[in-house]
Amino acid sequence: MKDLDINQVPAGAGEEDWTAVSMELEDEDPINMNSGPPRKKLRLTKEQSRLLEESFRQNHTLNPKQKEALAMQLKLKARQVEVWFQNRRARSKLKQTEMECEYLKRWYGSLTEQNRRLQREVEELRAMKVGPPTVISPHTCEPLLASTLTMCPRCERITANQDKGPTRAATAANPTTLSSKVPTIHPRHPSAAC
DNA sequence: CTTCCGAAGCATTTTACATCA
DNA sequence: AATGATGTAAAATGCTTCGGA
Repeated sequence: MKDLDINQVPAGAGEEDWTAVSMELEDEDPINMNSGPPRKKLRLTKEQSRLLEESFRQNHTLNPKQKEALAMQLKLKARQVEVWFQNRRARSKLKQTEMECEYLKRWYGSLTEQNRRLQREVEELRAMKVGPPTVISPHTCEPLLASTLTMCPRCERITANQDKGPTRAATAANPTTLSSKVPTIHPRHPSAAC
């Protein structure tokens, strides 16, 4: 039933009223063979669908000339071709959205799993007996007790300012304080330049 | 620069039909 | 075989955007 060309327009039939054409075909239509109301909605034939799909693959939108030509070729109204392309674009977009949704679901799943692993790792590390925190000296490459480190004067000033909560006026009055300084290496953040 | 208008596309909804339990 | 539920695709409707007058 699916594959029947129930809307096949006979050669020479006008396209002004496809519903009427459809009604004329009642005798050809197994559904309406005996009685019942005429078909009110077009079903595209396999060949029409194939051509439309082919055209859609080449271009997702049609200019008026292309639309007219395609309609003529398919023995459909330009409006019907237009509607078909509209619906086809919508289906295409829906499919794309569904694929993106699946991708995001998988990504979410893998992130959740990664998060679980990291949480476990944190728990394991916390459970371990560890000594006081140490850092690796950038100069000697030896571990240093963090408590023995001192802060460089600039970092100290920054920290102090953060504690005080710098006013907008102070910041505005001296906007180049940080950026104009020559970069220095510090034991507590050896890889970073202040 | 602003306003108006028509064309085109898109989102949403309705409708007709097909299929399946 | 009949029927209701459901899915799908064609078509209708209303809104937005854009370009030209």
